[in-house]
Amino acid sequence: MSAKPAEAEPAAKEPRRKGRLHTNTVDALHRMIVTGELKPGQKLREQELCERLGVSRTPLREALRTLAAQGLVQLTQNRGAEVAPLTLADITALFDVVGSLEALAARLACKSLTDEAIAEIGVLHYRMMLHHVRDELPEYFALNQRIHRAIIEGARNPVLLGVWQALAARVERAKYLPNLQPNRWKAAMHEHDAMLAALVARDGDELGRLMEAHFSNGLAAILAAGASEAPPEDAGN
Amino acid sequence: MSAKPAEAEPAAKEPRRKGRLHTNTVDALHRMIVTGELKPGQKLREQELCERLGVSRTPLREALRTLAAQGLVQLTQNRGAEVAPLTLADITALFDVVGSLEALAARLACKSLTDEAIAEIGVLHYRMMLHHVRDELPEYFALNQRIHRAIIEGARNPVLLGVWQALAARVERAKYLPNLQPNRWKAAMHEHDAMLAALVARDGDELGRLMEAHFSNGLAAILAAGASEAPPEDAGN
DNA sequence: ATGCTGCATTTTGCATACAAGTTTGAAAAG
DNA sequence: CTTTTCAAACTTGTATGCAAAATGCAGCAT
Repeated sequence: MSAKPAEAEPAAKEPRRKGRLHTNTVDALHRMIVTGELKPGQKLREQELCERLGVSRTPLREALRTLAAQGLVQLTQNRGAEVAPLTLADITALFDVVGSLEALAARLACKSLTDEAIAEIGVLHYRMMLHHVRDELPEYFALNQRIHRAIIEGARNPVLLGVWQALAARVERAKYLPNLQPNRWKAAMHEHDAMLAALVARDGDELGRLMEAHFSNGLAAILAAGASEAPPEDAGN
Repeated sequence: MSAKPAEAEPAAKEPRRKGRLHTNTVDALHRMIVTGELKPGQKLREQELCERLGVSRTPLREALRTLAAQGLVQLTQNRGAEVAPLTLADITALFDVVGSLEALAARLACKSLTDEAIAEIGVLHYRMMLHHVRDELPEYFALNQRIHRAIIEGARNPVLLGVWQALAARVERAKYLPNLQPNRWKAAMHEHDAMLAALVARDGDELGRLMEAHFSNGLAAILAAGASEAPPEDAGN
């Protein structure tokens, strides 16, 4: 849809404020993969991406290595890169891990978050709710992401933050696949209500449980949608 | 002792079975960082490392990007790379996360491991015990690592495996810092005894708890040793 | 007609050359 | 004697060129 393989000008895309080509390239590919502009399993030929992004092969290859380490692309020796596939099994595995990490974050955050930070999360929560009732999905996604990030950051654990950031990209990918059904959306909002209450009460264990359930339910919705919709599953079943 | 900074021949180090320079470079740097040959905070000048490893800057830079994504090195724009510092705070954060992940793995593994795999872990366990009583630390470390890896793999969750592998490098780094005191070593063996018993009984929750305690105790030992030994902590305490 | 072999094209891996930014040290001004 | 400035050396960032591996295709043999 948005794939225009041949863009003649090599460097005339954006102002590009600083000389940070590598970082820009990582972010650009990141976005393209998360939003699905580059599809799972798609072969990533270096030359084509270079023309598309207006960079040479060196920074592009470095970016691919970075993304490979984050699990977004798969590298094969002498055979190039492809967008990492995202099977339902992968999504299940992913949600198990992220759910567990966010539950850990929830327990830690309940101890270390300041009252101010909790209030700020409350603000984000109700702004998110606003986007929900207005049916503004992208804005909802963004706020949702910021809330989850706030809880992770509230755990004050840099390792946890780093791991989570890498995995969050894949979670976003999974969310983009089916476009979120209304009833699941509403349920997710209710779950967030309960989580906010637990957070305000600083009940870490409860928040942890709710968080795990939240992910479990989200996973179930994706699996339900994916089972009926996604045919490119070739696993043995 | 193993650092020979100037090796004139660019490709005469080892047979190097395949033309996989990038992978080799990643592994080599990985090892040098984990074992402490490259010290935390040390500046990594590309040219020097190139001569040392016998590769040119291109694969070296790609390797640095990969390691940065794994958290072993820190990159700064236009200012190069340095070995990521590993403060006691970092180690605490790290063990919290890895402990939580391994507890998750433990619960999953108790469900999905075959009897055969459990028996194999038993073999590893007693081989490790042998190295313990023989006071063979490096071999002990290696077996210990293999046991933990077996449990992670037993969870049959590729995402968990990937995250764990990245973090395991840093855990190894932390273990190498103080050289493991005899009483802590003995205690760790006892903890592994209990964990093996829980595994054989397939008591996932119990194994998860033991695993978290195992990491918590290991962390405490490192902190105790580090507090008396490591002066380069400049944090406020 | 089908399968295999060998060559041509394509694509990746690595090295080197060049450009841009950062650090340094020395000289000059205060 | 201290401070500031400026330039030279060094380091990193990017582009390009060349070699090796893989893929695809045509021609040949069976």
